[in-house]
Amino acid sequence: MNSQLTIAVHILAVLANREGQGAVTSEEIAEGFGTNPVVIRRVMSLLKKAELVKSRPGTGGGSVLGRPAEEITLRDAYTAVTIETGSVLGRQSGNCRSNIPIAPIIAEYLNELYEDAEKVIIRRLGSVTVSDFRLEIANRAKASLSKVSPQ
Amino acid sequence: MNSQLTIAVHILAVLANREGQGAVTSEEIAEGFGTNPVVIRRVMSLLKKAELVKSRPGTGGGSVLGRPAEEITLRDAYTAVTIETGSVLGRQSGNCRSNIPIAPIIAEYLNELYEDAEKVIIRRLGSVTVSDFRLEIANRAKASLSKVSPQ
DNA sequence: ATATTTGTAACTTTTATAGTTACGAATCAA
DNA sequence: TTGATTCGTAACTATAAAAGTTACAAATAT
Repeated sequence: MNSQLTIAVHILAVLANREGQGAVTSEEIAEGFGTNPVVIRRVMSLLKKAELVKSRPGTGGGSVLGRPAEEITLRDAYTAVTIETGSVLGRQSGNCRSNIPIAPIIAEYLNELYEDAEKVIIRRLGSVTVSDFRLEIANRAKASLSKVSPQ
Repeated sequence: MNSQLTIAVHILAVLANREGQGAVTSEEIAEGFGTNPVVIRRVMSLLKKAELVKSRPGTGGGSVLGRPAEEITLRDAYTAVTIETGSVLGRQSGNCRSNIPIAPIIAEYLNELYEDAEKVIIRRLGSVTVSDFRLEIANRAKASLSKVSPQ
């Protein structure tokens, strides 16, 4: 499982936090996530294709949300990121060199299960807007802070 | 995502096919799956710990089911295989070097989603016995054969 | 013009998984 | 009790996927 969805959601959360306050650079987002700006730009590129974000080079450049945070769901991010592979979960290969090929049939059966599971994920992602998500994260951050230093 | 569950299910299906006809060697199972016997033995070792299979070395040795195929579900295989990792799906790492650590919180959020998805898989696996599964595979194999050469 | 930032290609590094070799231990049969 | 067989597992190698990095052209703003 790769981390593109995590990064995509991270990007959207950061941009939502800055809505109406100008563009955010990949440099800055990368720093917040602890990675290289190019890694961010790669995922950003997928979000751009899905028109979830807009980017502009040059001084004062960077990225902003393509539409209001209330109108973007995490499912949109999911779709953008899985446009090539079709899945954030992996798939069973079902390699089999024997002449009675039950291995690929078993792999197919398990893949059907995984697809069902993925549908569950997708449905739930569709019910959360970036705006909702931003609040949820803020609440959790607050909760984890108050654990460390109560009062 | 690794293929241990696929292999585990494969092993159980083969052993169920041979119920009451003596032990099956890892060599033979490996050939059917198109891999090395050691790979089979590694998964077999997990199934043994869960008492789903019994193995014996030596001439005429190999493995047999630990109890009747009707009394083993695919969930048992799942549990045996995930005893260490707790999951066949991956997990988000949520690495973050920034001082405002929202990355791990996002990763945690997504992991909760994946856990829900995994519960869906587990529930369904629990409803299928190895005996059921063996029949299902046989039917699918028959169906795919009749597609290739009808009548 | 110059500085800044994106976009992306090309490459390297890292990590997880699978595959392989090797060999001691257990088992069986002659 | 000797030899053949099979398991169990450690140790190593190979492969592939993902992440990270470097580099630089193109776009933009001042």
